[in-house]
Parts: sequence; C-alpha cells; structure tokens
Amino acid sequence: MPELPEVENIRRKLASVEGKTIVSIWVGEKKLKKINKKDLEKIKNERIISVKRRNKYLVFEGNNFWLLSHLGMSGQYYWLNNKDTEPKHTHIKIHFNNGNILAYRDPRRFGVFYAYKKTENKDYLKLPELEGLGVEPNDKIFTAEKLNSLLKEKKQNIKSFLMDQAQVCGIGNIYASEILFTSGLSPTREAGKLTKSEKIILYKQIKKIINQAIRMGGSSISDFINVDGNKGDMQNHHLVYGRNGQKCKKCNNSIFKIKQGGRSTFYCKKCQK
DNA sequence: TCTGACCTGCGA
DNA sequence: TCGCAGGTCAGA
Repeated sequence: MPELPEVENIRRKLASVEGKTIVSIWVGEKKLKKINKKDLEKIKNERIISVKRRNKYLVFEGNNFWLLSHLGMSGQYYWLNNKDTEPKHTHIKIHFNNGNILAYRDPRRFGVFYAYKKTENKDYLKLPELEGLGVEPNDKIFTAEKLNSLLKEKKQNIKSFLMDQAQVCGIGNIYASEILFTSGLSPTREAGKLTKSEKIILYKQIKKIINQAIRMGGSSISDFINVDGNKGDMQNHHLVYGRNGQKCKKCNNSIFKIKQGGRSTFYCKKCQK
C-alpha cells in the first residue's frame, strides 16, 4: 500500500505517542510476513522517545529498543477506542499509559515488524533492514549529480530503477508512474541512457511529486487511511495512475496501461518519449 | 534481471 | 470466478 508520502503522513500522526510509555502489547496469532511475537512483547514498559521514518519503514525509538514497522501493501494504524468494535484483521494492539490504544490491522499480512535492542544496535540506520537502502528524495545528499551517478550504466528500464529501493528510496508504483509522466519520459527507456537534460528534469520531478504527495496527505486509492481515519487527497491529482483508457490531461490522447516487472505502469505514449 | 509467491478483498 | 491491488524477496 503505502509509499513514502503515505508513511511520512502516518509518522507525523504517530508523533503523539512520543513521551508515552507502553503498558502492554498484544500480538495476534496470525503471522504477518515477518514478526517475532516474543521480541515484540519485550518492549512492554518502554517509553517512546521518537517516531522516525526511513524509506517506507516507521521506526519507533524507545529507551532501550528500536521497533521497525513496514506496512506492506495493506497495513494500517488506527486508534482503538475501547467502546469500538475491533476491525477485522487487527494483529497488534499497543496500550499506552495515557489510556490510548494504538492498533495495527493488515488484511493481506505483508506487514513486517522487527524489535532490536539498542545496546546491540546504537544507530537505527545501521539496522539490517535499513542499512542497504538508497538515498531519500528529501535528503541533502540527493542532488542531480547523485542521481546522475546512480543512473550510470543501468541497463534496467527507468520505471524499475525508480522502484528500486536501493537507489532512490520511497518511490512505489503510483509515484513512479506519476514522476515519469511529469518528466515526459517513457517508462520503457533504459535508465542508463537518459540524456543529461532528461536526468535533471527527472531529478526535479522526483522531488516535486514526492513533496506534493506528502503535502496532500498521500494517495487513498482503495483503502489507505491515516491514523486518524482521514484520507489523503493526492489521488485526485494523479495524472496517469489508474487512468488507463482515459484522456491524457496534457494532450487528450489515451493513457495506456502496460506490465513491467509484474506491476502495472500507466503512461501517455505521446507525452512520454 | 526477471518471475512468482506471499495474503485477502473487491470489482468486473 | 477471475484478475488485480500502493511491496518485498527468494530463486531461477
């Protein structure tokens, strides 16, 4: 489900747990893609210092632990009110000392949770799941020159390159299509063969689209909602994603849908060369 | 570098 | 009933 903009919006909402202590944690019996129930239950009585994000991972920092959370395709956090009926597919419930219950539901169970002791892993950026990740689009070190060096001699198509989390991280299937459209680049182009000016345009569009999506609260296509139950607004501004057969908003030609690496790509053959 | 598998739900 | 869905990774 969520790409960088959605996860960043969730992180901002979850910042309200900073300073709160975990009184108890409940972990359901159904397995997520990766989860260690025993490790997770050890974070009881820990105080949350901060909630960070790296790529599409949320990182809860406690006094003595790091808790990594990846939402997969269908993960959602929500506040559980004791009076509410608990939604189906709830796998984790974290009770805080102020009475709040943060719950995690995930119908497809592609979500991932890891708990690490801080004594063994002082820097969360060095945790195994985070260490090999690429550059964040909003990091100072992500420059046009950096993108140029990453693209050098890459044989894969540019769509697959954008979705490779070891290169520029946080871009998923929606924003890869949107970025390529506003860059005027065909998704089938060989990444290493973009011209200098095309690379500069691509660099600017990566930053522009990701930041626009963050500002708009992310995209709510089918089931993405933020922790407070609100939807994002970016889906109303998609220019190509999910618009196959519809008219291109720039040239009025049809938007096409193709398969790349098993994923759908949406693009305009006239506007994207 | 590419494909299929992991899951459930939804719409055609 | 079938295909598809915003992600990731093992294995070919």
